[in-house]
Amino acid sequence: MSAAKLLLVEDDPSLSELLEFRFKNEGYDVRATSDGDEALMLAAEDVPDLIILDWMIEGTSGIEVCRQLRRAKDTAHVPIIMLTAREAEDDRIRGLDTGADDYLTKPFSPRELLARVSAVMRRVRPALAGETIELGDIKLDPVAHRVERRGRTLQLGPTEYRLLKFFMESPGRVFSRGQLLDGVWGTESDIELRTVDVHIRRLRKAITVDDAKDPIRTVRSAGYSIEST
Amino acid sequence: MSAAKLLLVEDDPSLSELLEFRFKNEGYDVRATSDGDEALMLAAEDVPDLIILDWMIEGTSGIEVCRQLRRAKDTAHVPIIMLTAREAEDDRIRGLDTGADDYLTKPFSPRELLARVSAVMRRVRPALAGETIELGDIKLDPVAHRVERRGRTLQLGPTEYRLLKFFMESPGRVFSRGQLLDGVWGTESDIELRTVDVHIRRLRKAITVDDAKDPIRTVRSAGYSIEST
DNA sequence: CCGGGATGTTACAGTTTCACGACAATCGTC
DNA sequence: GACGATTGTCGTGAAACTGTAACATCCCGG
Repeated sequence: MSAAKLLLVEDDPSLSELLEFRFKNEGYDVRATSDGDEALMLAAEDVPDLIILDWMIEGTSGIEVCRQLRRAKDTAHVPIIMLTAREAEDDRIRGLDTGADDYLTKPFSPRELLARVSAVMRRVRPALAGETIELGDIKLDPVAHRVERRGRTLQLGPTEYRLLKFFMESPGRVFSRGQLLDGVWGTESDIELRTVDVHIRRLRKAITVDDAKDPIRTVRSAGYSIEST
Repeated sequence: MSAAKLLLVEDDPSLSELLEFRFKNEGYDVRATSDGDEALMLAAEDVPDLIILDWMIEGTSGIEVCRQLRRAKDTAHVPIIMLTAREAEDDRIRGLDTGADDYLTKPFSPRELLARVSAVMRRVRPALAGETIELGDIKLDPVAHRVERRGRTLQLGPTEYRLLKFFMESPGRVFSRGQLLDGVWGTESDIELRTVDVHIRRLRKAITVDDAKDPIRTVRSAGYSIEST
């Protein structure tokens, strides 16, 4: 099992402790800090899957943390849930403008926050519930970073792994080369569309076992997908 | 590529970027700009399926953009969702008067906007919302880019697929050859009218299964349609 | 029954798209 | 710094797809 990594940035010790306990109880891998600068460091050194960010914190302010997270390449697309003081209408506006994914107004019930977190996790990374994805005879364990097919461990390069995982997170769905570049390489990559073909080919080669049928479907003039069955 | 095309007009870079990312993540084909005049150009050159328009933008004002979009023939009935500052009751009224389809008051959660967009898309073109269209014994899944008939997967070429999808989005409606060229090939294609016949022929051949009856109806001296039953 | 316009069908040449192999640049590790 | 693994690009050839013309057939009003 393996858990989705949360970064909790909250400077009220009692609230922070409570939430940390609750989340760990739910099986999340939680790191907590009360300081904005430390939060940025932690996020940079081990990119979390979701960040819960209090508006009023020590060190760099919440909004500034948010902005810097968005600016850094690694964390640009990590979902952020902001915690704001109630009635602080302006904060909500600025928070969302700054790139937060969602916000919660204090006081809130921990259960509500848990629900939001779980909703975000489901949306962003269906696979990242920490469970291995299984598709036909292929098993992908995102935690161990390992892929098996018919009991045999496949030898995948980094890009091939990310590409396969991306496909397996949305079985059956057809992605254009552009979408694949965005999703697997990152939005700001500047790569030839045709290069995707080459990696598809490498992935196909790498997941070939015995006489098993190629699960990757080419959709002419549209893109690629992985067979959902 | 058959994703729904969104045009995002928003001049706050961070909000724009966030929304663009979220929408692309949902499979939409997004173009974004912060400038009103540029928005009009983009809309004219490749008509989007939905426009998200901030009230307060550079260049031509939001309301003016809205008006001009409505005035132009191509974009006259493209749905528009307006983003307005909070509490600006007057703006909301004027916005709707001007032809906006829906509006959202800042601050809003990105999730809320996604829900609205998806609702509008479902209403306008179900296939573009990612829903499968079913017509008689034919099932078309736009996400998987796959068409089935009586459980069998049909083998369609790119043009045949687009043609069939176009028909299935408006069951029963008769399209002239010119309308088909515009809708399936694009407005700037310069193709013989009679070429449509050939593709109709190819489509008919491709969707033939067993003794199933041909759902494509020829309307003499008018065009073609797909049987709504 | 006939004529003429409209549609169906076929063949084909030109174009587009994709799989594959090769190669140089880069990265990471020892 | 050296070595192997990984990565992005390009060229080639095969296969799929496309638009057009030519001919066959159908439909409808006289």
